Amino acid sequence: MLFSPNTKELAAMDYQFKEIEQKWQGFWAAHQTFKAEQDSAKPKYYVLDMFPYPSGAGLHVGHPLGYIASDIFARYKRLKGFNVLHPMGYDSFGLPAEQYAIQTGKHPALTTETNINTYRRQLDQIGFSFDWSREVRTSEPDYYRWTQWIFMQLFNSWYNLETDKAEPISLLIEKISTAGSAGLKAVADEDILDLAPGDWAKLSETEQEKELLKYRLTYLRESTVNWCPALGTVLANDEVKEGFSERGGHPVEQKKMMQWSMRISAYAERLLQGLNTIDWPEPIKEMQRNWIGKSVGASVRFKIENPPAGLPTDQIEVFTTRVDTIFGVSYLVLAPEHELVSALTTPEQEAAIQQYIAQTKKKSELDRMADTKTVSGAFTGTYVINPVSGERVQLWIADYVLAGYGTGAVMGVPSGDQRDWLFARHFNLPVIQILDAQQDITLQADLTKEGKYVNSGFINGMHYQEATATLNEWLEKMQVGKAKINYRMRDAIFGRQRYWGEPIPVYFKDGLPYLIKEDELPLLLPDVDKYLPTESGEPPLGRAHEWTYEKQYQYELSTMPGWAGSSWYWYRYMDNQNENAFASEDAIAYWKDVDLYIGGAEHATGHLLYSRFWNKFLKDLGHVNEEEPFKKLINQGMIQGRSNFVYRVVAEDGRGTQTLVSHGLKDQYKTAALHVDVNIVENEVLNIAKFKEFRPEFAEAEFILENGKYICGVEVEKMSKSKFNVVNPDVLIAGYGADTLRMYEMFLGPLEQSKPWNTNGIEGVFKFLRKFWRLFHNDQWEFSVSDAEPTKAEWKALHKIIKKVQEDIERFSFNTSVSSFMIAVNELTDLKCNKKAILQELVLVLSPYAPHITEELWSLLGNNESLSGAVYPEFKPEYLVEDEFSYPVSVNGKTRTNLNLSLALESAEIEELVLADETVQKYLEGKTPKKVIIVKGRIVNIVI
RNA sequence: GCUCAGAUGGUGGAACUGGUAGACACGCAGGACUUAAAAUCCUGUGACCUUAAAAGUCGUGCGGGUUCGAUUCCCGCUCUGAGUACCA
Repeated sequence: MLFSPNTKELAAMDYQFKEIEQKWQGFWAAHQTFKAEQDSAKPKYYVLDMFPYPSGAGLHVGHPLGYIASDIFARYKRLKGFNVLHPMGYDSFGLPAEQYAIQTGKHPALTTETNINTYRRQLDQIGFSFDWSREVRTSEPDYYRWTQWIFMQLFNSWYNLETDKAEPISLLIEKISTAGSAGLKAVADEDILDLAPGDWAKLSETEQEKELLKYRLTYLRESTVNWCPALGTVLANDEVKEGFSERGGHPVEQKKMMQWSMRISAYAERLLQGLNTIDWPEPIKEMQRNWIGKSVGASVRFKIENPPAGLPTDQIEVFTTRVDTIFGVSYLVLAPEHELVSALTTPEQEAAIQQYIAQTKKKSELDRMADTKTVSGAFTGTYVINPVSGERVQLWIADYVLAGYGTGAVMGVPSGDQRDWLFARHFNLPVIQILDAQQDITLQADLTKEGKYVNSGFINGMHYQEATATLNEWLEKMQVGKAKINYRMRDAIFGRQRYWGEPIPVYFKDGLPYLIKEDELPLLLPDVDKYLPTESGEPPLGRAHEWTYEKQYQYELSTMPGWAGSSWYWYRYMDNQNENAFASEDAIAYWKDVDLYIGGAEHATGHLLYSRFWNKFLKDLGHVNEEEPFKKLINQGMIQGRSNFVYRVVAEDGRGTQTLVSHGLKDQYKTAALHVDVNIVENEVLNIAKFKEFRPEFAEAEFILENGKYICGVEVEKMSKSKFNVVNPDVLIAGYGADTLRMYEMFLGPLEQSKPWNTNGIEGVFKFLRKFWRLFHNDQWEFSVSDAEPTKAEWKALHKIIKKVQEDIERFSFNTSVSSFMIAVNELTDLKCNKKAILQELVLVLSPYAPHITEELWSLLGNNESLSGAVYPEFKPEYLVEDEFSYPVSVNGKTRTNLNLSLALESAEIEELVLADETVQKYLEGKTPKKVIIVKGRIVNIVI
């Protein structure tokens, strides 16, 4: 693209965006125009952007989209009299800086600093109204000491189901030591000890610590984790997409490891319920609901027939959402990884089971997902007893049962579940009808809940509701099961075997973790000689020289994951200099929560869930006041890349030639598509001279043109350097200025919609701003406005836009405002309006979108203060009142003519006038209309 | 498979509670200015059919419905994008 409005000529007279933008950016910085102070005289409004990870590539044109929208909103809210908090910072711990450090030996802190400086320069150029005095960086010790502090609070807390909140662990100790563990309602590991009152004191310190870990909200436990060998670290579930790491796309495998976890599952129900109280996009809420995955059902225990001696239990517990189908159970299945599998395998079945397990292990996660059709499994040789019927059924293992969900065991009801049906068919297990309404169960399962139960013992004849309630009651009474709610969401793995993250403020004594003291925070990230694991396979922190607590205890060597620092950062902005707390009580009480949060939908099940979790936890402990951190959330759409291609003619032998053919003619040749830099293509027309510079090997190439032009092909892809489709905001700002870029990004379409970036059309916005500038200037480009009283038409144009922009911003429809500005300026230009009374208000209305040009004009209009302290013009409906309206008159729903009629007319009078109209007469053809519909001020429809 | 979002000119999109579909902008075509080009300004621009002009027909992914009137509401389908995936 050739972004070169002829600046040489403009410099003498026209709208000089470069000078204006530099001037006002300097002014805002020097006067701290956007510094937010706690001020209870005004209502607060907190506008937050998802802070960026400062990558080495800098900003491309897609990144600022959300920032521009939130900035417009923030500036608008200031004009509307709100005390606005609009901060920015950096999520500056992360993998890329560390990967770069591994390659170059350069400390990630240095790389990060450089990258942040680039980001800051780019952000400043766009003219954002951020309060930079509140900047935070998650990798700075004065920030991460509080991330560590929150970790310590989590370690020192447990979840009390009785009060339904987190409480200090000291309260738990008190309860256990006085009342024992019997009546305790706590979220905890499965294997907690049964402690009688008084038992606690008899435990050794080590035993006590071990026991407490089973309750702590952050805990160390051997668990199955997503291990990514290429990255050398474990990953949380939300960081794994389809068996590969989200960052880098490396394969991920399951591995058992001692790991730090966060007991987020304790908050599952509150996280689910809270969704009903917040104004978020429905898809994001839906994704969180699915992630939490609540299912209401029952757990049932099946007795093992002739259990071998030495088992910890003689029962197998299953979870089911259809307890009503329990009389239809014809087998039980365990996950191949289930801990009881080897003990319950009979000698005769040993070989078959071993072989099946081996075969399952070989299948990768991906194979297992892709192949859901093949039925597989193996019989253990053991039988279990159905508690409701006393019938014995076979116990199988199969990989369709997942170890990680529920109890890792399911009951097979072939008539009521298609998967179970396929399994039963394949292995010749019985299919039992349970409802009289079930159809064709010899062909497939029937999931119906309709009808009455048959073959179902004491629930025979009942309907679904009654049967379920009866069974739950019965199971509970017989102590073989109970109604149960299950959540899919697992606890979040919290440790990462990496260098560039927050150190976990923990040391080990006798193999057990202990917190360092609060006043020892921050625990600084130590220097290491290399950013790689040690020879013995420990994380990079294992290389730190003499890094021990009190010179004897080994520190924890893993660091916190990327989401740690971002799970509370919005509170730090409230009071970022505070050395005594993560933010003062005053600041938290004043700013409360985020009123508007704008960011990408890719954080739906990561950041946005973890942040809600930490927020709820901090509230439980009384550190913050709100149950939900982000009242309203908007997802800006992704900006995709738009790649251009040239087509190289390929010779018979497959070798590329020195001939390039235009897109429209390429089908006549055998061609290969080559990416071409989008910056040398304008409206799909290739700039051939620049192309020859860009690809010197084609300097002598022949170009087959159509209509004298070389037309490029187009495809939508990810924006990336390798595809030559990256558009850098710096280039656009140099060519058109930040105000044009801001408005063009908004003009592209609805904020929430994903779309490919296409610079075609930016000229239109630039022309608009020049036209706007011209309203204030005479033919000699001298500033010239008049004090004359505006005409009715001028007032109307102004108040239309006052109303429109107000409505648009409040419903986040920024693209429509830009069009409306164009209409307003076109109208005022036609009216040759240069009245100060009109233009001064128009400046204010436009200022959130184009802050630089409007500050300049505001000051030329004689104002000494920045317009950000001004007040948004008041909309006066009387200026829009019309006394005439041009009624569209349709006959049988088709518009045939327009009639100018007074709005004072009543329906009957309108009807009379309309029917008398010549054109209408023509369509009536002398007939009397069946019906005449008149909507006053809208439309007339005549039905013949 | 399931869940969600979407489909409107050559292009991005507008039409807010059912009321003149295509605002605004890009592109394209023609014209003015210019030695010429760029820039700027003016005019036209959904498709079809005709025309000197007017008029007409069709038209918001496809098929149906409700309504005086549907891009908008309802039912069924197709396609595209996102998320999720043996969740018991």
